[in-house]
Amino acid sequence: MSPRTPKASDDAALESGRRRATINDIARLAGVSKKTVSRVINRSPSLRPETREKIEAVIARYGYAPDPQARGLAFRRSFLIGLIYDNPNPQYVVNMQLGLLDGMRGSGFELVVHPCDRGSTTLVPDIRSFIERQKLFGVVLTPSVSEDEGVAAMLRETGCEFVRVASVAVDGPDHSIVTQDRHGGMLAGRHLAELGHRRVGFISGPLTFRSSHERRGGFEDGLREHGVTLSPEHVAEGAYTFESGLDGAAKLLALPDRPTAIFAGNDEMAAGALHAARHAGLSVPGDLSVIGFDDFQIASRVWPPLTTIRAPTREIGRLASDKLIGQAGEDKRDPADRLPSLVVRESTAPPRG
Amino acid sequence: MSPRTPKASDDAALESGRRRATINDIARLAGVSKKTVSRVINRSPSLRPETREKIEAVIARYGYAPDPQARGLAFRRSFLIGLIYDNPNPQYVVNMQLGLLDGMRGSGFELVVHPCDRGSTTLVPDIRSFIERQKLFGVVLTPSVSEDEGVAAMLRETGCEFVRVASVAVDGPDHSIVTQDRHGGMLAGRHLAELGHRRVGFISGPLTFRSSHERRGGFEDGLREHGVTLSPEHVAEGAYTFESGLDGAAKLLALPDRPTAIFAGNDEMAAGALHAARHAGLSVPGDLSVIGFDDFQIASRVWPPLTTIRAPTREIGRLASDKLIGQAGEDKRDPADRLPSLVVRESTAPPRG
DNA sequence: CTGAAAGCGCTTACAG
DNA sequence: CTGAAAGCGCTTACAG
Repeated sequence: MSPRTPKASDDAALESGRRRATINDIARLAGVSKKTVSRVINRSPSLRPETREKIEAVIARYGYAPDPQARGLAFRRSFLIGLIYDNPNPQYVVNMQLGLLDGMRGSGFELVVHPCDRGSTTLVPDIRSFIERQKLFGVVLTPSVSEDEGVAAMLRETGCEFVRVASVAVDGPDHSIVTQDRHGGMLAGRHLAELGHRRVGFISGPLTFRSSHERRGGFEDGLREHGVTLSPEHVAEGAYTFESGLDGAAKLLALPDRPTAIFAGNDEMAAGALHAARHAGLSVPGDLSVIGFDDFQIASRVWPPLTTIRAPTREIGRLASDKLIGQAGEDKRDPADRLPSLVVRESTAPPRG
Repeated sequence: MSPRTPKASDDAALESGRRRATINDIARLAGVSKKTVSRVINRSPSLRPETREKIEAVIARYGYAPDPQARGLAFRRSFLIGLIYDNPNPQYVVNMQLGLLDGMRGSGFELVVHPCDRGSTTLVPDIRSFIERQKLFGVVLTPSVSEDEGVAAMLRETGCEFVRVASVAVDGPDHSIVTQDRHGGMLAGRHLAELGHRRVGFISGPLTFRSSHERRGGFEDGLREHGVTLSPEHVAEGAYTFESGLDGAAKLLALPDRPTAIFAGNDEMAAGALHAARHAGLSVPGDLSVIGFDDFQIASRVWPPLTTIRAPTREIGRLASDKLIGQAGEDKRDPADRLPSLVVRESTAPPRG
């Protein structure tokens, strides 16, 4: 049971870095029990300052880092955070990953990615087995799988920490991060109304996504500030895809009283709307203004560069991991960083005449 | 040392799924030692068929899955695969992740993402500590960090498995996956030459990326087939970014003998070239043909939709994880799937007149 | 404030 | 072909 007696060669291997130090090495070298070393690793308050300092010196000297696997086995919980997503947009996924990683840096946690298909009949058991097998410390869910109540119910059972990112509060404050899409929609409505547009169109995301409703609701709020209303005939249902944006815009542009401006629920659909305008022989922004949502790379690559609403996905990701592993510290960031904001480029202008 | 004696309540918890089975449960329930259960987990050949079947039945009945953390601790190696990348393009990263995950499905391995900065002075020690702390089973490196010989040397020291994805063989066959960018470049050159272009331009990626040279080399090969040569004045050095594509194309288009077609080293730069053409008052493909490389989403979103070379990144990712964890099986996929291919859209046409 | 014992769930020698 | 012992590197009770 007791670790084998250290040989002189062991210490040489340690010194040279050929062997990584373990808790037993540190305990022996510091002249304490491993339990005491464990106490400094876990920041136990009950420790004499001198004892702590002595041990910390040895730890620093040998560059000791506790083995997450061994710790996890004893804790019955790993130091892994899972990102569970079904959003197919690569830029969203990468921004979210970067934000999560920002918040995890230096924490000893690692990020494990897990795409899923919300339409799968085995969605809940698949996610459950991922969590239980890896004994995940916590998971972050993004739309739309974050809106799934079946998944949420299972999460509560497992005891795994979780944060659901969504456009509205889908859970209590400990378990949800709200992206305030409604605010973004409002900015879009206000922008178009301020330019003087009175007849505006909207291309929504899928109605099964909360964000579709939030963005539309906010849009109508922004228009209403200026006495403009969104007519139901000027609303097309899209699917957050390029093709659905193209089709939706084509439909709206074929109307006798076609809109002079279109708010597309995301940049992909706005890019589709640009193509539809071209097919209809309309110039943007001369004949038609187009505004998107996300401010992904595509927004500045299309022609004309898109006016859009910037969604601070990376900041949201950072917030999510802060909430999960709680190394937020005193939060010195500007709360405005977490709000969508308007980015004006060249696809919007006052209506002709 | 011996596990505590099982109580009746334990088995009830097991049956109901409230408690996960361990190797001790399976051993007890199957009437064998845990070592024998371990043998079936690890597919040891020396086992009586009846013994194996009996144990497999118990495993199936209780849905037993070995704890990767405990296995990892005993093996001194985790079941995690790291993706180490510095490519800033989100679509590349996500496609690579999806491909790696394709190859890992059902293997029990998980994917841990690790973006890095090749310019950092602590690049090598950072990656080393990531690998050693997590005792990674293996890592996949993508360009350009995959081309770093300092990182590669460190990898050899650690004993961690690794695969370097690059446009040329940067390592032995066990450690490298070649993306054949030269072939893709050739397809671009051949396509433009076949359309009848004789005066063509090239915007390269950064000269520190191997792919920049491969794509150019292949391009010249493809042109040469048809007796066309690439004049050095018609080459601009870019950086794989939109802005560098815009600048590079603007420079080429300002030439007295401006090219009638431009091959941009990737889609981002090709999108920039499209903007440059617009600024110069040239229509695409009427006055100028443009061809890109990658076939990311952006290629079909810009106007006109880009003719480009499709890089099979997801397939390459799958190949990489197959190589790493070797569950390739007999490889029934078409080898052509791993080769770049030409995707003709609307940005290329014969030169005017 | 500190430690000796037992245990987390597996595998590696070593036997037989 | 199968198993009892020791160990991987940590933590959780429980003492004192």
